[in-house]
Amino acid sequence: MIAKKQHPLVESFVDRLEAGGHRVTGARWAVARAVARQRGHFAADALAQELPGVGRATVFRNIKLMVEMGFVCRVLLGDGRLRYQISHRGHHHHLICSDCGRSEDLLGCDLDSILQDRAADHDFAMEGHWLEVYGRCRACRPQEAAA
Amino acid sequence: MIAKKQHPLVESFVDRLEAGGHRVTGARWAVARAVARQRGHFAADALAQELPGVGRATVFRNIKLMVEMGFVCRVLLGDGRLRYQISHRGHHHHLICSDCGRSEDLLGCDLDSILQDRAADHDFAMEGHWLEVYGRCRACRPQEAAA
DNA sequence: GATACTCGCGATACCAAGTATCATTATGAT
DNA sequence: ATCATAATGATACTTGGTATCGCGAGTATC
Repeated sequence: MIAKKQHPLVESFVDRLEAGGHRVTGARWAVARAVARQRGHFAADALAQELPGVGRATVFRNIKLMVEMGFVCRVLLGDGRLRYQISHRGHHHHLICSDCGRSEDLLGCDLDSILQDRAADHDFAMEGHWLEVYGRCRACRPQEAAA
Repeated sequence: MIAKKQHPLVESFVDRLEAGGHRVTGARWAVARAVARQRGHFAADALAQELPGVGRATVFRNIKLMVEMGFVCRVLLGDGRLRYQISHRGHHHHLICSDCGRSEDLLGCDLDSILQDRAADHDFAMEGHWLEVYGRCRACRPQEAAA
């Protein structure tokens, strides 16, 4: 155990590790703390570079673990690249600015029943969906001409 | 020009090439015909392997061209892999069976206004969205117990 | 049909993101 | 303190795609 008060994300991750019978290692503290430091989305490789003391493979392994545990989610950028991002638990989507790349969570998805019906029309039993919304945030928009 | 009657996809692609001042080359015929042969989604590399006479880079270049022209679209599989697929023109989504991987087009997207509103709540001007729906097709579903 | 201009091709090398392998080490249970 | 083994780090590999560049094939012009 490390002394100082940690970011809540780090603490919950460690709790989940202990609860799940995973070992709490130095590398895991380091990765969790690095993830907690991120603002917005980040690439796994970039995170690895922030952690010269931790092997690249280990960074990838632990990000994957955090994705599986729901602490981190994947974000699909407009150009098709995949990034990671601290996740609100539960189902949600992202609003991604196509200019500055900033991404915001879109909580409370109400598409499920709509899509369920559409899927049923095709004789599919819907199990889930993935949605990313692209747009331009206030800061990246030329001041719209008011009336 | 090649003699035989071609698949409509191939013909429209060639038309668009000519219209856009692109050259109509042997490699482009080959790629277009190979794409037209595909059922469901396919990987660019797999297509390249079907075309030993055509360079890998050329296959990728021409798939990209067909994506830009709207003849082919990208499909995001449940596990995060990207595939290509013959596209219905215009905005649409996919219904992907998480069991057999089969994908069907979901035409007529009516989410735009909903999402536009949700984005506006976050002070974003929505420009587009990407949606994939995952489920289980009739064939991959254990016969549901009728009442 | 011959000429020339240049786009597109193929080979190759490269890149980015992620996974497999495996000997070594540190963790947590006893 | 000991021990079994999960996790690590180094490295090689894989997958999917892009950049480079000399060469050859398309197309327009004569």
